[in-house]
Amino acid sequence: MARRNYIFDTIRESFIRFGFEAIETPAMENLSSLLGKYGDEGDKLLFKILNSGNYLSKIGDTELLPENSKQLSTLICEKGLRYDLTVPFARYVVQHRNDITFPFKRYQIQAVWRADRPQKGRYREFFQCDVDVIGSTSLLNEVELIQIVDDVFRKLNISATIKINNRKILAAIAEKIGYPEKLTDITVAMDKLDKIGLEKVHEELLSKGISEDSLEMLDVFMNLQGNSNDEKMGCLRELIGNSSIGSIGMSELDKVFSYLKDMDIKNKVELDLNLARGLSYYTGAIIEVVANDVSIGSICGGGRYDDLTGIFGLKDVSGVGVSFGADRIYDVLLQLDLFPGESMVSTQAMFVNFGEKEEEYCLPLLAKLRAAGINSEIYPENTKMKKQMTYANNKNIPFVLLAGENEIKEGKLTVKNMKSSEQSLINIDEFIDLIK
RNA sequence: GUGGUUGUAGCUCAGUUGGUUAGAGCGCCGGAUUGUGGUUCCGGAGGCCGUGGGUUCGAGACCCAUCUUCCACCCCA
Repeated sequence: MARRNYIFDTIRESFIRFGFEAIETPAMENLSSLLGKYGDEGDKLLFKILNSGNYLSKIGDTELLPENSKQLSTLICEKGLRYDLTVPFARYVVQHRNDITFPFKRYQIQAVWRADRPQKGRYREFFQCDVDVIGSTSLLNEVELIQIVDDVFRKLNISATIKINNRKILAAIAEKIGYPEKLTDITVAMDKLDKIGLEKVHEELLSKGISEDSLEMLDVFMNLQGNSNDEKMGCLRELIGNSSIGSIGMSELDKVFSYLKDMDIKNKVELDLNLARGLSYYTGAIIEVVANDVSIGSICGGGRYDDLTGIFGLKDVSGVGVSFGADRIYDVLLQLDLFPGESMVSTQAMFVNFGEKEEEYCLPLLAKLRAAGINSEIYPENTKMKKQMTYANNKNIPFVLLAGENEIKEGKLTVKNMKSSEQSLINIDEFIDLIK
């Protein structure tokens, strides 16, 4: 828990530093709010919650047939567990539209659930840490999000690559090769290039009905991998510069890159034309972050969605955001042994309990320590010292304070440094000075 | 959703072709040390062998079901 909090605290600190405020939403949403937002596969991965009461009272025999199971689930389940934080956020924004001043900058750190088979880096329940700006089309927001990503991973000591791309450019590419309506198939296949190789990507696209000639054109884009961002942009200008949607996408990217040039970004920012991301609601920038030293998929991802709130009845509100996968970040930190030792230390000093008289002497001193901002405690039972010392040792408490008959007589304390085993007789103020 | 895998003490794991009372290391508790932990020595507790059924004279081992763990695919981020 201390380690999880280390991640949450680090991320939260950055969010707040950039002017975002916290919200939370309920774990469950109306299923109708969730369904259809994540594609067919996404719908399958939604946890559904059985209605209360006699949920079968209005169900007829035909609905109960095995082949009708899909429709049945929507009849007997009205609610589901949230699949991500973005869609509930969109619902929240629409619902509170009159109380929110736009642009609205919010962050949200909560669990999400997916009815997937768990495996490495994939969990049924995991925490996402979302930051979004909604109600602003400015590319300044994209730039800020990249700064936040850089800030977080810098603080966590994770070396990361921030991949960015733009849906508009992908759309222009699909248009250029003659299949604008197959944008999703094309991008999903391109996204697998690193994993399955060029040939398999070709196979997949051929099976989706893309012609050989078009594949050749697509190869030109896929082969840009490995070039610098400037080189990629140059090629894009030549290849899709005359496409209207393409040129918009390129000017967006240009602007983001030019802002970033003057920022002190430590992690590598790379234009990755093969980056697609599955969620269908993205319309502009897309961002994904991978850890350079651990292969566990993306540890952070996001993008711009021009009309997410539209489905909830609020048109023309653009948003952009990213989501940090706390559990995957946990895995990365664990694997690279990057959790700082201090994140495990909570209590700084412990009073040994010698009995009632001594308790009375210690309690005011303990209060004084706490008032001075020192995390401290007294062992609650008057048991053997060995047990109390073992407790302090296992809890990694750096200082143990002993106040028995002799110390009380002198108004002092014996302070034991658990690391060095050194002891000294001092008063409480001296101890406060020592520890600060 | 498809294919595979795992489950034995608090933890990590042994456990022979099916054969008496299921083991080890670590941890825990107690003692050596009555006001001194982390090292050492001695002793001790702790098990529905995931669950339910079956085969067998006999099951931790075999079979079926179910749950669980982990892995790959699909997919997702």
